[in-house]
Amino acid sequence: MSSVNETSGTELTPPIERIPAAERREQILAAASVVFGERGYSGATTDQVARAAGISQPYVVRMFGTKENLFLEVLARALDRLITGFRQIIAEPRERGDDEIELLSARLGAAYVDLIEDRGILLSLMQAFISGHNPVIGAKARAGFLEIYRMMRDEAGFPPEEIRGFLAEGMLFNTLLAIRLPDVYDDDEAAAELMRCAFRGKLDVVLSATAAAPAEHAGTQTPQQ
Amino acid sequence: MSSVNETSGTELTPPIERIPAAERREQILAAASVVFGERGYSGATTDQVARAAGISQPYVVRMFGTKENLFLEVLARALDRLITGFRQIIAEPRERGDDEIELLSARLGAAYVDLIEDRGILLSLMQAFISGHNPVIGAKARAGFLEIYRMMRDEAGFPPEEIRGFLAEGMLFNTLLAIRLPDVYDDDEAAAELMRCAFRGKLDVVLSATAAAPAEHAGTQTPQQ
DNA sequence: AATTGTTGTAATCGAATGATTACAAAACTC
DNA sequence: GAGTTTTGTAATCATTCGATTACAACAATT
Repeated sequence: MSSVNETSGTELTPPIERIPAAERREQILAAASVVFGERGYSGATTDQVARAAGISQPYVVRMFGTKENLFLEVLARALDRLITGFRQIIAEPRERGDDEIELLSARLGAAYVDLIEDRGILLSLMQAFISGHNPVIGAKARAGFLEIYRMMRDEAGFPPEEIRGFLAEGMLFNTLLAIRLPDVYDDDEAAAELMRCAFRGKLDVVLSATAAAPAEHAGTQTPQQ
Repeated sequence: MSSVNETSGTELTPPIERIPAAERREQILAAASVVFGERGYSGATTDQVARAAGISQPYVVRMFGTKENLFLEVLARALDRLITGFRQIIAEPRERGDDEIELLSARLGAAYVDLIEDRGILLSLMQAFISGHNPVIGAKARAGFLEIYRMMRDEAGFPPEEIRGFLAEGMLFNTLLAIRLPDVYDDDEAAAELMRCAFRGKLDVVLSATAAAPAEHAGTQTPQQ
């Protein structure tokens, strides 16, 4: 009657590694970020996430309850990371000076490189942002984007008011472009370089225009101060 | 015997209107554009498209073969409409003059209003652009976006070269924002007005910067010509 | 070494969905 | 008005997928 599972010597089925739940949770979230980003919320399956995380599908469902809940956690983390990253850059102390543009450009570019390093985060965010059918997911994604947009627009404290929205748009759109225009942004390194240039270019333009036309509708005014 | 379907006087089941296949095809494509845009490719069902078009699900499948094929037709039409619209605006003859900025801004803004009138087109396009899993759909969407981007960047013939990419990005990103940021772009009319202002603002910046810094890295140079 | 909790899977269920088949009815042709 | 084409649906099939259940193996506690 003794069950014959004492294959002590040879291990036929490689014993899967048991790791703490908290650690496994991180693996699942990381895998889900990639899978959701690539296939979209509806296109992704819990089994794909599970395989990407190296475990079985029922575990994923039991750990997060539902697929929607899993996605909401991925989304919350993506937003948190994006917002925190941008806020840090903005909050960094700056001195006004000649190399001001160069320094800020470099920092913004570096932030982008970090964020785009795992595209799954941005892709998941974009998916949630665009998708209109699930009210909970859509509302959270749009609220998060709005926060980033307003933060860049209102709190950057760098370019003049009329042009902050302009810069904020540029940052977000660069993100989108960098995700899926391999012909424009060749590889990751090229994308990083291009983004640094893009920011420097934007800031150049913004500051030049400011110097040329201080506050009102820019006509053919003489440069002032 | 004689089949009893001669309910000549009263019509219990309202006789569904039979219309030519070509016309029905247009209805289905219009409905599919909305449904795909709202739910994404994977999230949309052929039955939802059928109901939105006022017919039964098997008809949709039989007319387009597969769901993927239906989406590809929606995508092709969206790209065609976008590219055609932008190309027309760019190709329109312009005179250089004082109100040059005002005129081009108005035209770009009007084009946006037209395109955003049915958001389904843009949403479907964005879904396809972002989604990475289906190679055929993704490749077509990205190729189309790239064509628009390059057209705006290379053929606009209006702003100086260094800044055309800047303007092209702005156009595309404004599209994205207008789709799903109701707190920023309140209603459709407000969105239209905001977009006109955005373009005017962008062109103001671009042209001012050009006047201030003709070709090289914008330093503190004196305006020339 | 029992007990108990943690970490994991196999099996399977029910609903959703793309696709197919078979059929019906209107409209057109001769 | 019989035959043919066009326009449409009801019924249903096979697959997929999220979720559930039941169970196994390992680890910690006592």
